[in-house]
Amino acid sequence: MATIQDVAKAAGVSVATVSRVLNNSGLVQEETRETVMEAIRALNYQPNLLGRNLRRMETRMILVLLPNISNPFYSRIVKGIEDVAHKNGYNIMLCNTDSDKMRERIYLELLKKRLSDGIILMASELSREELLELGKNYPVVQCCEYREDVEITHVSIDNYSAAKKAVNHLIGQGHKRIAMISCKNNFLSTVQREAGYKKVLEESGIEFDPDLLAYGDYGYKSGLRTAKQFLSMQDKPTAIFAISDMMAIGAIKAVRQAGLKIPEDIAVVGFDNINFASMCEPELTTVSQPKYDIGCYTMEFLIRQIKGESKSSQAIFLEHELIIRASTVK
Amino acid sequence: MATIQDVAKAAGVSVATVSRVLNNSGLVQEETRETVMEAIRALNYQPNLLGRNLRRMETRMILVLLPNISNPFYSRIVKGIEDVAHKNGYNIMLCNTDSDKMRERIYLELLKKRLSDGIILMASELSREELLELGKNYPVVQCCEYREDVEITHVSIDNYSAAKKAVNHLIGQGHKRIAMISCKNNFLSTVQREAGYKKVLEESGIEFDPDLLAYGDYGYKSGLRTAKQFLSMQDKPTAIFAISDMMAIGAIKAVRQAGLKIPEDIAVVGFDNINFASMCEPELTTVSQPKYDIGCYTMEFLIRQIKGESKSSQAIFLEHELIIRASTVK
DNA sequence: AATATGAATGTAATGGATTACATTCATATT
DNA sequence: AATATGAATGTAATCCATTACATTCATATT
Repeated sequence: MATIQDVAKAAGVSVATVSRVLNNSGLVQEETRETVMEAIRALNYQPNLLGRNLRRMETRMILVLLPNISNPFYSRIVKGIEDVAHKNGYNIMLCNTDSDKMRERIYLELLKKRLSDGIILMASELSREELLELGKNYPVVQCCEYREDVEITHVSIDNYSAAKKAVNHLIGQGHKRIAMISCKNNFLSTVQREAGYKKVLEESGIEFDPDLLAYGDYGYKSGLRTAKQFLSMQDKPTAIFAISDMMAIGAIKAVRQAGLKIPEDIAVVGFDNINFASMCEPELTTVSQPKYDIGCYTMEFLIRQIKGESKSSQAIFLEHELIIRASTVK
Repeated sequence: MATIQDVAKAAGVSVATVSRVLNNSGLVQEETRETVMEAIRALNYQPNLLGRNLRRMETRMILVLLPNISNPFYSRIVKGIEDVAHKNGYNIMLCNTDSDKMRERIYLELLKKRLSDGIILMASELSREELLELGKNYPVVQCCEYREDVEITHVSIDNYSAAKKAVNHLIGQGHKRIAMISCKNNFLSTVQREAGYKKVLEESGIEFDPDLLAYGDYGYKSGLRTAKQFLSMQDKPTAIFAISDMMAIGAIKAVRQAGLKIPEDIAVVGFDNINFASMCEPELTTVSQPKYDIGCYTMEFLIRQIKGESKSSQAIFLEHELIIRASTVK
């Protein structure tokens, strides 16, 4: 493996000159530049980034922690993050946390040990204290899911309004018994979506029925399970609002297995507008988040932090949209 | 940011001793060890991996190149890769290539510039020459998709037999006009799956009809489009074999949109057994690959290469399985 | 008591690239 | 002709942790 020394020797110049050529720092005579380039080609030289990174004390790598890459919700967001990163000369490292604190901490180590210049958290399980500590010392942005009790920039949508819009749509279709499939976690989005659901019921003069609120884990199976639960009730709901498309798709399956029709017997609304929402039968009404843009903004704010341009933390909310499809209207 | 020097000074020992403590190299008096540990805690010291990596000339990072993280087929494989990597003290960097050669090359740079100790290629677009060159100089393993004309270890299934098994199943159900949705690429898996399809037709005395072979891009939409094409024929097929579940799910959609029944009017078989195969309506008959194990083996062989334990390249084939569901039998 | 042994610790070189500072030398200025 | 200027290039320090080799010193061996 050739080093910069080898190149310098081969080209008959000093390492400083080679380095100047590598970094286009001007101030190198064209003739010299060519000699050096030739030596680089001849030796098939590749600068060793370990040396460069140590000296510059930066890696131009960004950690992106997400619970699970197989969750289709994240893929567009990641695309946005990646595009902005590459445009700015950064590379990203995707890390599956499995929603496991320990695993998350393993990756945080990489940041703390300087193998990454900054980190994006998609649905962190970290405690308030850990987050605070992290945000104080390193560039961090929370994406989609966030804690509002820490001073760390976050990019997301207004989940409260989004949930209200979804449930209001069902009310508009004449539904009175509306069930909700939520999740038992402490995510702000969950709290806000539940609050939005309850608020609309209240505004519509419908009493909240605890039996119509069930909990899943964002996944297909949990949607199937909880929907079955609803269907076994004497006084079945006529509509189901799930806080993830995957759970909504599970609910659709349960309804169809029970021999009921969608949306005639039971309407279903999801959340996220993943690709599959328009592939399933019937197509799913759902809340669409501007996933790609969320990713772009997230990365942009992170880069600003890395460059030391931004002083204080910011709260960014992007627009959402209710996409009405066959699972709620004929 | 504290360095090892600061710790040494604070603990009143030399940097060598601190390093020994950090690396549990024995030969450090318990008392000294504790003094050092205390200094580390007091200064909140984190070893700078840039220094360590440069010195050791390794990063314990593995690049994993895959076309698209949103393809659910890959998520289980990645899980296997990750688990084995972590068990061996490696971290992985997932990289979306978008099946774009240029993008792939950007990531290869990271390997060549020593920011990674090895690389796993999932469906590389690289030319034979590039792959050869890469395999000669760096630890590489091909996962699932591979070129057999380069001497680089690969882990996959026997796609020829798998396709034969799938089509034979359709023949067994009495089908005579069997369409295939393949892809126009040079992947060996594609070639082998097409060969398996044709072989079974031949063995069954059915003449191959070029009109029954269409091409998609593994995605849902292309399945929808090509299936519509088949359905518009006068002499429609009675079964469709797609080389990805996503395309099969698209085909299912097309069939249902045409008002036809599955499997009565048209049977559909997919390939990969992604999660959604058992979530869609009707559930999809498909070829199941041992995705998690493929990931594990891939990583194990890569680590062996990194350690310099393996001499020659190897061809590993794992068992597949045809999973029969409602899309082909009532 | 003299010497050998080896555990514990320290000193300094090392890895590769960058960069502050120093030097050289041709040209411009007076 | 003497001096100033500044482009081009070189020298050596630097980033941080690891580790080969050196040193110290207590204990064991004869």
